[in-house]
Amino acid sequence: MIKKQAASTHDVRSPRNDGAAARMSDVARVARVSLMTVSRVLREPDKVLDVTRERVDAAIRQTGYVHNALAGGLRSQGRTKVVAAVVPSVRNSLFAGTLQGLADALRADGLRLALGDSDYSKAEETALIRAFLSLRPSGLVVHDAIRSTALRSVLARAAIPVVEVGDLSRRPFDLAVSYSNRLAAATMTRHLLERGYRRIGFVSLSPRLTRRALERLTGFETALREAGLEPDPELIAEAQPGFAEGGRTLVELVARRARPADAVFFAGDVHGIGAILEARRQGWDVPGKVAIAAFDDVEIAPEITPALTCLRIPRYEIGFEAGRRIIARLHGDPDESTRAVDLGFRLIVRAST
Amino acid sequence: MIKKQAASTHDVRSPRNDGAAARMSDVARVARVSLMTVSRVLREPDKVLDVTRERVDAAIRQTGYVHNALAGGLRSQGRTKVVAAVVPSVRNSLFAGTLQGLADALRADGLRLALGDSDYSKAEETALIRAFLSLRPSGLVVHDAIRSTALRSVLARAAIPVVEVGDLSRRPFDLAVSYSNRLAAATMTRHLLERGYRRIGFVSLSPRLTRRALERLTGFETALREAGLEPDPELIAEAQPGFAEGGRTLVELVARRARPADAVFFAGDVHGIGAILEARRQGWDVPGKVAIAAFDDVEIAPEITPALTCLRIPRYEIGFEAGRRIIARLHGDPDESTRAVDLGFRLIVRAST
DNA sequence: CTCGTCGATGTTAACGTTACCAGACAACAG
DNA sequence: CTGTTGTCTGGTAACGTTAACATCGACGAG
Repeated sequence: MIKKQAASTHDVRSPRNDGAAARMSDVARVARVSLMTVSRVLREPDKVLDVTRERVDAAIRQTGYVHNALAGGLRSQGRTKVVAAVVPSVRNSLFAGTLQGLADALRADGLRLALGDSDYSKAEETALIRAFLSLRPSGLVVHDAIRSTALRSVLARAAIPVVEVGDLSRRPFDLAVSYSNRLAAATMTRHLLERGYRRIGFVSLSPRLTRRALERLTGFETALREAGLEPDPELIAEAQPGFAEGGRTLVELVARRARPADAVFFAGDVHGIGAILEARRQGWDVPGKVAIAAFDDVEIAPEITPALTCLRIPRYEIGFEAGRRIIARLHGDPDESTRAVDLGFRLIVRAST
Repeated sequence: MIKKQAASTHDVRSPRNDGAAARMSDVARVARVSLMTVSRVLREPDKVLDVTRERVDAAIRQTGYVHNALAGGLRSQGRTKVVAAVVPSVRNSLFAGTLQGLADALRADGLRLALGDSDYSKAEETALIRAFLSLRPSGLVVHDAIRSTALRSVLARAAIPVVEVGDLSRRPFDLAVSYSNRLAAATMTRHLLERGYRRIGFVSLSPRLTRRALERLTGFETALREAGLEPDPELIAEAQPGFAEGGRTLVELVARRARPADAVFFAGDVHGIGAILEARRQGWDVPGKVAIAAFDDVEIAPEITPALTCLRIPRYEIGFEAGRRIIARLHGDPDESTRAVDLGFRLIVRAST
């Protein structure tokens, strides 16, 4: 009597697909196991016998198999193990610290970061977020606040953790990990007032370009009014990105005004550094003739002469905490009560004020 | 006689899925068309009648539908409209120019950039590339050369355009758009030799950290030997990333050597800037006591005093051309003959040499 | 008046993976 | 020797989209 051999799927049924990228069934055939066993080796290796797992691992190496997150994500929750992040500009190294923290936090949970650059355009930001959402990421981090209602409703349906990291002034859409631009700017302004400066200039990127510039301006004006001073429109200027613009606006506020500034607070980009360099070119004493303060503690700020007074934003920590919150949410951990986390800032007083 | 109404799929068959993210079938139901028509509106709108398209567009807005690239990519070529890029560090603004160019070029073709950061780790780079490949991108841009054989075979099977942008010294794995680190370093070294410097120091990141450092060192040594000089190991130093390290190594090569350097070529990171700042702190005349040259034309290089002599790498153009090549390849355009494109560099001579 | 063509829309069957359940078999208690 | 439990592995049906083909009128040539 001939015993009929039980036919199982992993016998010969799946056609060899030479040349093309290996699929899970190719690995299964080589390892002489079923598809499901390969799938398990990749996702829950503990549930597979050691010898089997080794055979499968060898087959994976042999075939050069790369997991297909499209198929996998489609079938399971509909999510991929990617967190998307959108920043206004990757050229600006300030955002880089946050991204580093974020990537580090996510790595611990096997999540990867996919980064996009909106180039300070709201339309591009929306398009980018939609493009990323189409990849069904596990989470989203945005540097700007979510404002458009279209975006809000799309994100609400996506049902993924969304973290805003650029400012803390509004009620967050979902989660926020950040600092208060308004409070930080007010703190620096008070510092300048305490030092005795009264004609304080303010330079930032255009408030039309980014909401943060407006928040900082508001903080600046509030602090002045607290001290009984009325902000002088003559001493408020906008600058384009880049070192050189810091120098240009410094000269404008100090040398081209009937009543010149005795201090200038550079609230955006790397303008503070450019201003220090320009002051030296002009032969101006800093802070004797004019004090200079900046918003961000860029790497070169303590190295330059005179060293630059500035605010230190815990950028790395913001990114890291954002990542932690996303992971916690994905694991279904009870919400850590607060949806908005304020990581604060520090005033670093150096020689320039 | 009651005429039986023809039953079509878009009647009532698909269950309403309230709350959950909208699917294409939800849009189809709302717009009273079939699934395929919705799909066509999204991908080839010309093939759909205007009135129909408008109905579908309205339904898309109403439902808040977001395309599912997982399902779409899975069914079609198995690709998503994303190009993945992997750089050693997003903190380093030098890579940012290339990424900007890349993103700009890709945008023209409806492609998005997804960026990852390997943190200068080969293992992490490989893991990151695998993770991105699992999302089935349309192309891949890597800053470092593809070296490991495991990665090479995986990428070969992926059958997507791969562009290396960090160096041009090796035969590219697939495509390369870059410049020659060796030639650039040699050019700067010859410039210093022409100026009459003979004890030229060389500072870079560890050649173990990145292949590019080794290429630059080789170019430096080659140029010296051409001029009949033997490189002095006493004048070759490694530095960690960061401004401060530039200052430290400058002091080391100038003040801690029996026969001090009369010029130092900083081949990595922002060390050149740090060195200029340190020289001023020390009260050293630049270039009188020691000349300082740097590899990269960072934004601040012309602003500082003395302005820094350096090499200008066309970073934006490299990114843009890399994007163009990827798009051309995806469209099946005949290979523009050359697989390796050399976009060169320029020597910018300023006051520091 | 018929037939072929063309443009707009619809139907069906995949794409490669994983959730869910079922089967096989070993170990062990009674 | 039987029944029960537990561990490992396998079969099958989705997930939401699109390629390929099918259908259905309208329209013009012959």
